[in-house]
Amino acid sequence: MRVSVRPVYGGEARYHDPMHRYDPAAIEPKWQQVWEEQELSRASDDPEDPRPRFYALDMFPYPSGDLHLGHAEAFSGGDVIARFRWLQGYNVLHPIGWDSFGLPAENAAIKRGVHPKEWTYENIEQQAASFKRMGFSFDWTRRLHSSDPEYYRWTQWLFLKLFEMGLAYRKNAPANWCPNDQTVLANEQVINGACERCGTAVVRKDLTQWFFKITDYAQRLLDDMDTLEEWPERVITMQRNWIGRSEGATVRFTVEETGDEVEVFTTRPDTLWGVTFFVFAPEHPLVEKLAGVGGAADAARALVDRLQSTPLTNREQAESREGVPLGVHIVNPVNGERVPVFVAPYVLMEYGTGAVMGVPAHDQRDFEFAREHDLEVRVVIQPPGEERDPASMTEAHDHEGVMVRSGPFDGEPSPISIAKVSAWIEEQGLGGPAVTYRLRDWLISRQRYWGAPIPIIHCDEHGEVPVPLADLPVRLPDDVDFRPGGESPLARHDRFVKTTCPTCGRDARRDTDTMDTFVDSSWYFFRYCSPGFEDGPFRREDVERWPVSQYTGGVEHAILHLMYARFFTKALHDAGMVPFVEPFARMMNQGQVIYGGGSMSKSKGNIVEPMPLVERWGADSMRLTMLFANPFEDDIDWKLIAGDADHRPGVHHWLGRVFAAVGEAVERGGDEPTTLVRLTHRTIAGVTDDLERFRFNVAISKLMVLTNEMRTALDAGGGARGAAEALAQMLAPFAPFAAEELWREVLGHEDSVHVSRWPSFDPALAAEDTVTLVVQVDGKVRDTIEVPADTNEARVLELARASENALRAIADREIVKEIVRAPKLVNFVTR
RNA sequence: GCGAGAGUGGCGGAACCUGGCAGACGCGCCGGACUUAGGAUCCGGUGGCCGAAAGGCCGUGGGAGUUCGAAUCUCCCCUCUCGCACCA
Repeated sequence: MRVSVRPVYGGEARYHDPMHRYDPAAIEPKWQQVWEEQELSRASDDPEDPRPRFYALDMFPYPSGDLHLGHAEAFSGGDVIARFRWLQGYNVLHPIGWDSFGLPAENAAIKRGVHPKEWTYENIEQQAASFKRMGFSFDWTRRLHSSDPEYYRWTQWLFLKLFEMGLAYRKNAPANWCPNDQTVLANEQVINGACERCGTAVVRKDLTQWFFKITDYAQRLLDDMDTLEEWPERVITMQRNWIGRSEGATVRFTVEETGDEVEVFTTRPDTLWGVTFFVFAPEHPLVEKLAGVGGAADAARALVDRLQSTPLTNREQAESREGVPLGVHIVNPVNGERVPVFVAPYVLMEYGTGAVMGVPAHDQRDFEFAREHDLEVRVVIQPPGEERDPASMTEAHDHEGVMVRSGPFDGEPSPISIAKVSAWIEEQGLGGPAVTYRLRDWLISRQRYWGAPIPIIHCDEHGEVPVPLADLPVRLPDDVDFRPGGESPLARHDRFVKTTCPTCGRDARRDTDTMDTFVDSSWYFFRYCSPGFEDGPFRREDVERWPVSQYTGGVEHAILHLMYARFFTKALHDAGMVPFVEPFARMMNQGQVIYGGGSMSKSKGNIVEPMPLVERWGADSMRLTMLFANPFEDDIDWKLIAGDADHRPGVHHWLGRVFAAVGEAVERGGDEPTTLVRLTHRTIAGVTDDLERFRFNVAISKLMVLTNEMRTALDAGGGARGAAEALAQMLAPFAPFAAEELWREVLGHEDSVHVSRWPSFDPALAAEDTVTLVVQVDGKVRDTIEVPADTNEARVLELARASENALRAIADREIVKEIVRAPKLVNFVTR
C-alpha cells in the first residue's frame, strides 16, 4: 500500500485531510503476525554470531488474570531497551516466562471451584496473547512456566544440590504463621507483623520447617554490593538494612541464683560499666526457670502468656516500657556487680541472643525502662581521646557524681574505646568481639498445594533422604484436596505420601511441604539460557554466554527476590555451576501505577485494565502514554495522566501528526533545510544518550520536537525525507507498530525497521554554524546576537560592545570587568 | 528514631550530571478556523504583575554562602515521599 497525503498549503490548515490517517487497528495486528512468522525477536545461540550479546531480562509475571497497567509499564520499558539494543546491532536475548506457582492460584481456585492448574494456565494464555498484542519483542521459543514439571524438576534438583552442600536443612523453630492463608511465611514476607499477601496479623507457631542457609552468605551479599554500581541506590540501601550487620561484642553474664551463663550482644561494650539491670525476651528459654527460682513465676507467666497469644503486630507498638522482675539477679562480669533481672517485650528473641544488658544512660529504650521501673541511670563511658585502662573502669561508676539524669547521655561512642574494651573482654575470657546480622535463614517450606514438592523422603532408619535425581520430578498430584487445613494438603494424599526409602527400600514417607515460590524465581533467568536442556537446570557455558545485561522490574522486589537470586547465584557459583557471583549487572526499577494518589484495588473499584484501552487506541499509544508520562522509576498516577479514561491520549495525537508529516515528506522529496538536518543529528545523539540512561520520557519529547521541526520545514516548502527516516527508526523502540508501518509502507523499505541499524550520529552535521551570543550586564541578559560558531573572543567582545541594548543598560556606569566565553557569552560587570 | 530521595506554572514534567536566555515536550485551559455537531482535525495564545504595544519588574520551599553570574555547587532550616524500625 502506497500512502499519499494531499498537501494543503497556503490556507490555515496543513495536512488537513491526509488520505492515510494513522489507524492502529489496521496496522498493529498485521505487523504482529509478520514479526511472529519471521521470528524477528529470536536470540541467536550460534557461537559464530559476531554480534555482541545483550540479555534484556524482565521480571517474569505472576499470572493473576489478564495484564494490568503495571505490567504494561514495566514491559514497555524493558522492551524499549531490548529493541534499542537490537537496532544497535546486538544479538539480544529477551525471554518471557511465568512465575506460575503460588498462593493466589489456590485461593482463586477455591473461590471458583476450579483446579489451580486450570486457573493458572488459562491466565497464562490470556497474558501471552496480550503480550503479543502489545508488540513486545520476546523470544517465545524460550518460554517457561515455573509450574511445569519440566521446570520444577530442576527446582527440585537445585534444592537437592543445596541440600548436598549443607545449605538446606530442617529444624523446629518458631515460625511466622498466617492464620488466613494457613501457611508459614519467610521473615521477608512479614510486613509490619502482617502477612504480605493478605494483610492478616501473623502469629508465632513452633513448626519443623525447611530453611536455606542464606546467613552463611550474609557477608558476601553485603561485600559484593560494592560491585553493583549500576543498581538504584535505594535498592542497595534496602538490602544493606535488611542484612543489618552490627559490630560489637558478646559478653557472658552469670545468673547469681542458678549459675546459668547468659550471653548478650552489644554494640557498646564501652558502656558495660553502666549496666544497672538485665532483660530477657519473653520467649527466652531461661525465663520460665528463672521466674520459678525467683518466685515471680505467676507474674512472668502471665506476661509471657499474654504476649504469646497476642498477634505480633500488636506487640511492636507496645509503647509502654512494661516488664516484670524475675526476682533473680545477674552478675556483671566486668565489675562483679549484681543487678536485677527482668522479662520485657521490648527485647526481641529473634535478634542477637534474646537478652540485653540494660544501660539506661546510653540507650533511649533502656532509659525509658529504667524510668518506668525506678532503676539507676548511671553514666559511665570511656571518654573519647582519654582511653583509660579498662581494668580501672570498675572505679568509674561514681564519676562526677552523675548518677541520675533526666535523659540519656548523648556522648559520642568512641571506636577506639569500643575496640579496646572488646579486646580486653576477650583477654579476660568474658566474651569477645562479635558481628551480628539481622538477616535470618530463609524459611522455604509452605503448607500449601500449588508449589514444587520438596524432594525429600523421610525414613525411620535413614532420616531425610534425597529423592534420587533420576526420579525427579516429584510430581505434584492433580487429585488433591487443596483446601488449607493447617497441614500440607499433600499430607492427605496417601498415594503421594507412601513411598519407599531409596537407601533401604523400606516403607517411608515423602515430605509433604512445597517450596516457597521465591525458590522458583531465584534461578529462572539461568533456565532461559538453556531452554529444553535435559541433563541439568542449565549449561554453564550458556549462562556464561548470556550474563544478564539489564534487569527490569518493580522495586517491590528490592529485598525478597533480588536477595534470594543473589544468594542462589553465589551458592551455584560455589557449586561450580555459574561462572560469576552476581546475577544482574544493571537494574532498572519502574514505578508503580496508582490511581488518585493511592493503589488501585477491587474494593475501591478503580482498577483500570490496559487491554481495553489497547483495543481502543492501539498498543503503541498505550506504550507511549506510559513511557512519556513521567520518569520511568517514578509512580504514575493514572488519574492525572488519563483523566476520566475516555480521552484520546496525547501521544495518539502525536502519532497522527508523525504519519502526516512522514507521508508528506515522502510525497514531496526536495532539499532538506540544514536546520532540520542539524536537529535530526542532535536528536539522534540525545535520544541515544537518553535511552542509555532510561530517560524514556525525555527521549520521546525530543522525537516530538523533531516532528514539529519537520512540519515547519515542510510548511516552508523544504524536504524532510532524512528526518523522516531517522524518526521512524528512533520511534521503533517506543511505538514498534507505527514505526514499522512508516518504515515499510510509507518510506518504502523492504525489510523490517527492527533489522535496520540505529541511525548514526554525525557530529559534523549536528554542529551549529551560528550560535546565539548572550550579552549580559551584571549577570542580566540584555541582548542576544546570532554569530558564526567560530567567532573568536575579540570579535565577540567587539559585537557585544556595539550592542545598543547593552549600552543602554550600562548607561553611565563604569565597566570594571568583561567576562568573555566566546562565542556564547559576554558579561559586562559595572560599578 | 535510622537510612535514602525529592520540593520548578492549573497538571505530568524539562533544564541540575557539565553554573550562563527557567518553564522544553505534552496535558489542560482560552481564542479562532472548519463544522448540523464535536469528545474529530487544523491555527494561535497560555508563569505572575504593570503596559495598547514596545518593553519593564518579579519568579524554581525558606535562609545564608561561593561566583561576574545559582533551579543547578556548599552549609543550615522547613516540608513531603519512600524504605527499615523497641535491631541491643
